[in-house]
Amino acid sequence: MVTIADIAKMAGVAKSTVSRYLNGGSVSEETVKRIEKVVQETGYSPNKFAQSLKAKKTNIIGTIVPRLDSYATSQTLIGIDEQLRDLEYQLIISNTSQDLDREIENIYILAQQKVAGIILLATMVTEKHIKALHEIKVPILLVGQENEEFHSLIHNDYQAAHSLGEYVLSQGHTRIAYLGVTKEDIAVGVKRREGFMSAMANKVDIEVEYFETSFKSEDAIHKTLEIIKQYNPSIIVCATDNIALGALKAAYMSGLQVPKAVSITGFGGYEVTDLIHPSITTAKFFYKEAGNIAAKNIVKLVNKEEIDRVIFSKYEIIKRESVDKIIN
Amino acid sequence: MVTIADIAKMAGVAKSTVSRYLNGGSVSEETVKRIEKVVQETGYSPNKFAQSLKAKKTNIIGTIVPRLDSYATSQTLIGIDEQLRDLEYQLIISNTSQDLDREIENIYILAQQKVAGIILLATMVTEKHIKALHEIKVPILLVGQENEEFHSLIHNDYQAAHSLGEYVLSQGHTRIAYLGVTKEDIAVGVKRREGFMSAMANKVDIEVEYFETSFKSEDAIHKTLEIIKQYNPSIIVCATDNIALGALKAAYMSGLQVPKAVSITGFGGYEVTDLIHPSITTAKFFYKEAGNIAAKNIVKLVNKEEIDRVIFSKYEIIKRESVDKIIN
DNA sequence: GCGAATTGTGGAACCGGTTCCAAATACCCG
DNA sequence: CGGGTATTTGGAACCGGTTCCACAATTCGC
Repeated sequence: MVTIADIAKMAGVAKSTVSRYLNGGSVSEETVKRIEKVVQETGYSPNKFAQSLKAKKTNIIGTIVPRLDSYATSQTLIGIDEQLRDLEYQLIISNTSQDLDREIENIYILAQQKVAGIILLATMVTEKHIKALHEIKVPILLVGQENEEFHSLIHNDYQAAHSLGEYVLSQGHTRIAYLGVTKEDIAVGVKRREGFMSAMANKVDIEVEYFETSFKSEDAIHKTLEIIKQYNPSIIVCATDNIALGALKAAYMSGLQVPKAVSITGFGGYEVTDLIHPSITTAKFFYKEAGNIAAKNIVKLVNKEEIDRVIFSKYEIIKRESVDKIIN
Repeated sequence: MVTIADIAKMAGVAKSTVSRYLNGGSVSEETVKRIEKVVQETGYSPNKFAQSLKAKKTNIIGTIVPRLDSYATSQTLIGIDEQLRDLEYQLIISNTSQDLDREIENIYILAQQKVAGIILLATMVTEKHIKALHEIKVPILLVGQENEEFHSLIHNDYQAAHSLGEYVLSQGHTRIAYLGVTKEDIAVGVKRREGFMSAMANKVDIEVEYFETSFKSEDAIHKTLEIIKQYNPSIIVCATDNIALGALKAAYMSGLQVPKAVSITGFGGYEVTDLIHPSITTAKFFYKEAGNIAAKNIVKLVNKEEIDRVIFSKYEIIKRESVDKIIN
């Protein structure tokens, strides 16, 4: 491996001069030429470790994700990756397999690796998180969950769910099942539910029942089978597209046509919701764009620029085949 | 930040002694205790850059992926990640967005970062790849594609497709459309097709027609609409599950019931194929397990252990609702 | 009880960069 | 042409570890 000392010797100058050449200090034209030539010939590139050792930081952004096999995650990562590349930062991805302890652990590991900043695709922000994030003194951006002590980029779950609720009402549904998830997940479990319910408030002759399942479509299938049997709603509003997929399956298993016998909506805008039959009406989030924004913002934070504490990403209600209009 | 020199001073010993304590050299019991205490109190952890600078290598494995938003990729990554964690290696993921030049670029970048080894989820192995992979002198494991000059882990596309072909025949289909992809992708475009065709060889009264589309379900929809109109097969065998999803959609759009009017098969074993109705018959690959094996093997290569040049991962034909049995 | 082997320890050099400082050279203007 | 300012350059120190070597202290065998 060729080092800066080799280059210096070959160009007949001192290490410091080569370093200055590389980092834009004052070097005479003639010297520039000599060094340039040697660098070209040897294909020299500086040792990252030596640089980081001295600089005590890197141009790496760490992103912690709860899982890799989710549409939301991969789209967001793609967005982050794209943008960081443009900004000449490197991305490293750290997967926690939905293990909260590992999330904390990874925060420390990334800090130890002296990443310039951390993007946390959060599912929950616990006391431990707050403690860890404060301790490490690395710029942080939360994505998907809000916390007053940190900067965050959140999908506008409340508003989106509210809009979806209005749409559901506009289609004449009056017997509604809302299939949500644990309130431990603030964004998905709480905000979406509250937003949806807020659209239901003060409406007469509307009946809404709340049910709960996990994020797994398997569980959603079972729960939906129960719901259909016990409650028999005209529409099942699901807190995620994956749950909607499970609900759809359960409807078929119960011999119910969608949307004729029962309507279904999702949340997220996963690609597959448009690819299946019937295609699913959903509140689409622009994850990739959100990733772009997240990347831009973490870099701003790294550079100590000011940004808003909370930024909302966009959403759109996509109306498809899975919701029927009910004429009374 | 506390350094090894601080620890040494606080414990009243030399840096070298602390280093020996950390890396298992000979240190007296009493000294161990003193250093241990100080390390505990300060929460000291060695600077990775300084270590890597000296060692000229890291315990990082780089994985280059063509895209993040694919079931195969994310499952494989999960498997790699899991296993590397156990082996105490760090994973860094590098996304190329299906850009071959960026793949080459990333090979060099990873090498420059002195990763211990590289796992390449390959779609194509060009001359440039071979050149780059040779130049960098870092252990390499190809996943998904085979090349005689490097170690590889491949999904047994040929065998799996052959088995799927036999199954299709066993169900009595005689007018078959095979919907594949470009032969530039050796594994998916060539091996699957050849394997499937090998099962068709020398069979009488069997008609197989080859069609080609891209990896996008959008394109698969259009192509399938044409196929149905022009060729009217009893079964459409798709080279990936995503294509099968598109074909399914096209069948609905054409007013054909699946599997009554036309059967469909996929390839890959994506989770969603089981979640929709009708569920799709497919050749399932065990991507996560493959990831596990890939991780184990790259670490073996890093440690200069011998491994087979080619390793096959497992597959299974999963029979579901999308294929009808034809009684003649 | 003495020399040899063993164990423990500190000092210095090194990994490959960056940066500070002082010296050398070039440039400018009256 | 001389004095002062700018520009260019080399040398040395430093970032935070690891490792080699020499020396001191302890243990061992006979």
